[in-house]
Amino acid sequence: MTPLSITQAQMTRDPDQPDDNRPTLAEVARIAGVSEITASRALRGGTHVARATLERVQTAARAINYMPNRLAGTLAGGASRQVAVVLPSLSNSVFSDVLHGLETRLEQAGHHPILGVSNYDPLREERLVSDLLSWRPAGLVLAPAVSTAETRRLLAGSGVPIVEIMDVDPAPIDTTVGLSQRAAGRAMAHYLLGRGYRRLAYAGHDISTDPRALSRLQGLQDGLAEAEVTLAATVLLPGPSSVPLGRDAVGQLLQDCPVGAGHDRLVVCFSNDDMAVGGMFHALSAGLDVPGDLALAGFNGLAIGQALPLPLTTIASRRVEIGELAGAALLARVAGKPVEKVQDVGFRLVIGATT
Amino acid sequence: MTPLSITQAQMTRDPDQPDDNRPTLAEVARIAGVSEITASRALRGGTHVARATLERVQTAARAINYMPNRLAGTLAGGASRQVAVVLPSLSNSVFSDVLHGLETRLEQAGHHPILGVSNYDPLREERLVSDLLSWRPAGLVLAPAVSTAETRRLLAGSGVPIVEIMDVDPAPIDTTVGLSQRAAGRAMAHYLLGRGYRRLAYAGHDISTDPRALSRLQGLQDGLAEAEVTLAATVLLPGPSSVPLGRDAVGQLLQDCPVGAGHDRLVVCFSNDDMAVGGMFHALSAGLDVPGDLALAGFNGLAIGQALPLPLTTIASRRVEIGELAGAALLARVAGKPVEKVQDVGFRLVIGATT
DNA sequence: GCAAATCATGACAGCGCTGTCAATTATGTT
DNA sequence: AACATAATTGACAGCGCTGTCATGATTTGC
Repeated sequence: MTPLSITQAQMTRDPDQPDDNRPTLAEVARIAGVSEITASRALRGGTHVARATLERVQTAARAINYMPNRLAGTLAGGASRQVAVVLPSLSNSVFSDVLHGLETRLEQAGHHPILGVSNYDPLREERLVSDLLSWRPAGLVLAPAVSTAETRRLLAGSGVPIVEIMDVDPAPIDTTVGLSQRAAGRAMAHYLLGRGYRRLAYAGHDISTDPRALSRLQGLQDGLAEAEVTLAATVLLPGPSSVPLGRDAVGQLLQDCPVGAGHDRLVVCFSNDDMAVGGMFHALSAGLDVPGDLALAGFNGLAIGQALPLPLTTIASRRVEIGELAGAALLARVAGKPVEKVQDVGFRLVIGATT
Repeated sequence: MTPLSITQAQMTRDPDQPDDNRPTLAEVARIAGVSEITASRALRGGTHVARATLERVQTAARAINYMPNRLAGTLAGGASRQVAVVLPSLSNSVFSDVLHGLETRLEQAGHHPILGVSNYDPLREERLVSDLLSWRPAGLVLAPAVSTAETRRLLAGSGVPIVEIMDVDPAPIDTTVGLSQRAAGRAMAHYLLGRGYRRLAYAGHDISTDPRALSRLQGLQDGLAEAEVTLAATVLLPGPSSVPLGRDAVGQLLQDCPVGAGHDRLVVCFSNDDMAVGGMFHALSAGLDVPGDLALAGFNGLAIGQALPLPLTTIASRRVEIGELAGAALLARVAGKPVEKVQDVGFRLVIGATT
């Protein structure tokens, strides 16, 4: 494999492989009979390298199964190609969807997410942001929990592009991609009022740590207030949202809010679709007439809600797209291109058969 | 802030901050009046450092908002604390559950996943493995798609611990955590046969790229073959599994397999719970008697299946636990502790009301 | 009280790679 | 053919940190 013509480069120090025998760029260069820097240039892009040299280096690299060490490359001045991603949860499919879109977009550009999950814990979020930034990522994508001041300080002082996702209402630290959670809640209120409902209840999970669910509820209340309507009842159950929790929540709610003959029809707004699907299951089990006795409205537009025998009325968010756009925004920022501070992807009211 | 006593260390080169003004360890050391290496030791663990020095260094670090550069640390010989994770999908909640468990366990040890999603594409998986390994992670966790020989070569030659997850049947490259997909399929066959079913059908997504769904189907067929029963019909729809797809699959299946009065009762086995829930929704919409006319069996034991008005018969896999155990196994390997080659977490037949 | 052990600290080198700038060679122009 | 321009290559230094070994300071044992 080694070319016969002995050059100076081939005589320089022979990197004795220690215990870790991974080949280095120096070895590739030696075999190809070029300097390290030329090998480096050949292996990326190949600009400013003669075609013959390029091929010689590539052949050498392949021959010894060379794999670049990106730690070294990044430390030496290359762009990082890692993107820190901090999410509040993975049990809710909302964030796996976002992550999916984000990963797809990043991968197209050869970037990879380093992931942190805060479980809606502000201190954990803070630690994650700090930990992940210490890897000197190209940027950071954050679906904020209730962030601490220290978290915001870390982000603002990080010197890398920050993309906050999901809610466009809070003032962005840098850039934001999402929808107006508050407007979404309001839109639901308007729709339900327009539909003639005047008796509304709310069933949610522990929204004290979930700022977006809280914003939606506030938007809902705002919208109702405009018509001087208030929520007839509210049930908040501890723990993260889930189908079973929604089922329980409705069960509990109906103890205070009787439905059926002799009662005004009731519509329950849920903190999200998972909860609403649970509510639907309760209604099915209890033999309630939906939407005659009990109407249901969710939020997110998950596939499951639309596959129900009665498609769920909900507000569809564009989660995968938010992930993709967040990735695109980050990559654009990294490339020095200008990016809109706020990208509102909007939402869509999905009128199902449950209202 | 700077101590008044001028020491030699303070006179050495003043690192002029370029455009990137992030403080370095050298600056912390200078302010604390110690050498870099002492500052380094003080900032991690604090072993072999006098208490007074330790506090001085920590104070200095805090004063200038020092944040370590882990790229440099890892390159210089520290352990990586990044773990490559390659999954075939994120649209299925199975893998978000696994990722959740994994991330939780890793985070406890200050490690973070770098994520890649292959979409069940072998070549993409190969590229991801290669890309992620170039970050010199402490280890790699893989839920394999149909892996290429090159992928296996990369993994075997990586020199870091590899944990394959989800299926314990294939021979592990290094270590594996999961369950026997084949045995799970077989267990379902035995249960259904024992329950008296003799007319069975299968409804699945595109399982040609999903080795585990394929193994379960094979296990199912193995189990049926023992009683000389064969599948009466099979419907495979293109695309990834989803609730709507399951609904469609059953609709299509019933065109060939009539059910109801005058027909033997039929049980449909689905490639997973998502599909089965879709099937259930179809049955509800079509007014079919479940399980009288049509029985349904899923796989995975997702919460959604259990929250249905009729809880789904399924086989519960321990996904979060698999993630946690995979993380634990990896961390143990990194720490040089011995780890079982194969960890079979088993599965649990969940007898619902749909069979 | 003095050798032997322990503790605290630092000098040095280097992890593997890339940016900058300079040197060399090939190509084009009239 | 002589010069200007471009293409190709390399030397050098250093990114920020940590392992190893050596040194001086301090304590312990009998």
